Amino acid sequence: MEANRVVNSDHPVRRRRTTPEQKRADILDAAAVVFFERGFAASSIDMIIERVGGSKRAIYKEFGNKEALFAALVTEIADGALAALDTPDSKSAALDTVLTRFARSLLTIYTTPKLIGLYRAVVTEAVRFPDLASAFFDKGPGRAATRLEGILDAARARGEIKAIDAKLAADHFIGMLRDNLHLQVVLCLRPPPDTAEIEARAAAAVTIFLTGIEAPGHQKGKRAR
Amino acid sequence: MEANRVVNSDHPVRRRRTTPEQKRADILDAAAVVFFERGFAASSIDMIIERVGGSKRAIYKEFGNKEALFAALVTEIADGALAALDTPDSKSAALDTVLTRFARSLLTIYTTPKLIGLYRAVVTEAVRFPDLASAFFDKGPGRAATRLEGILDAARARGEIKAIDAKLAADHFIGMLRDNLHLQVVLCLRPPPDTAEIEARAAAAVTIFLTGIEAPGHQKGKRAR
DNA sequence: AAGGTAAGGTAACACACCTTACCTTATGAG
DNA sequence: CTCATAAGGTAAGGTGTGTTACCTTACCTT
Repeated sequence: MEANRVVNSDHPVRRRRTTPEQKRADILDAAAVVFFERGFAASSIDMIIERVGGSKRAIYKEFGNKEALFAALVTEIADGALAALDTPDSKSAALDTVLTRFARSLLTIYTTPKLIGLYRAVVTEAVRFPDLASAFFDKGPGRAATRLEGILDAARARGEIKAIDAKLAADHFIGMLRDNLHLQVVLCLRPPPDTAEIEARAAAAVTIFLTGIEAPGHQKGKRAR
Repeated sequence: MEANRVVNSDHPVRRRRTTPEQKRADILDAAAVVFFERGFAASSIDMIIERVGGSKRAIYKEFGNKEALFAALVTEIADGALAALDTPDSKSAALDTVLTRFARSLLTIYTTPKLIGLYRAVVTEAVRFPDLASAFFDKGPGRAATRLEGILDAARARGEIKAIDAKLAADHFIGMLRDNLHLQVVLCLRPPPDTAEIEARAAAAVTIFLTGIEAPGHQKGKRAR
């Protein structure tokens, strides 16, 4: 489809004043604003066109219909933003260092306005777009959980932590990071956290995760405070 | 408004074959199914009427318009379902017992189909209905956090746990309970957990919260595994 | 430079939907 | 039994929206 634009030449195609790629990106940007603020059903193609300029014809030429535009948007944002989760974290470092780094980046990504919007949109349309919901989870929280699980397994093998259900523990740790703060941002009840707050929450989560809140008499011999 | 139906008599009003209260409840039940599955914007009054029977006139007589119906639904469900969080938990019991009980009831409530639907709907319409989002948070996660904060403060005062930021810790604990499991249910990727799974996850969360995953060399003297 | 091709814009179609005016019917009072 | 009253149903108004047919315009090829 894209290739058909190149009729019979090796030259890169440069039609009109903006390239098709740029136009597509512009449309997606506008669609992000509209869809993520109002939801899929309450958004109209006209609203998006009003932002990006041009005519509806451009959208239907590029994406086909409203649902496909939404799907493309979700996929694009999910791929782009969540790719940052794939940093090849050095598993060799001490567990608390790795966890803190992991927590910091997860918190930062999750509270990005675009990701908040994506979260809202995917949650809303989980019934209508089950594939998108599945893809979103696998690329985001699912992948994060899997990676964390690997980190924990490695740490357990090294004897850094006791034997645990790594999958469950990973879920819990990620849950701590996506806690009431995240929910409040999603509900528009407070702004995203700044760097300092992210740092503080990441550190607190790591501490609780690794050492708990140190209940002296709980399940083991008492120890000094 | 309701009282006006009693014209000038002490007799209980019994007009038509169903009472207005019953009719109202029926409408709300049908509205819950439609709104929670499709979202506010994608739901139509006709779909609700199709389920509950009668005509649209009944809805407009009782609720005024679509938004008010949605608002009434959210408020009703939130009040009803989240009221269970207000059990007068005995703070005198040991912390792990209280926490486990707390975790179990929160997990049970949060994964109820109605609450999942409510969560989806509120998240979606947070921009359009900021008051509903605020009320939902205050009655649900907000209240839970506040109560847990009180429990932790009391435990700290008794010396059961070390000094911590109780508010932050409460958020983290609640986050652990509303983790990837909750998200997967919200995204229709898996069914709600049964009692056994709830029990297991509650116990795991409490253990991590109170004692961490016991990293021997973390921030304190090593101890035997 | 001319022409063919494809992108871009206009406008209309068809439909779904919220809302309400108007009519019908059931109900309790006298 | 009759009537006033209010609830219930019908259907239409008016608007917004996804989608597409048709025309215009810009660009690349030759």
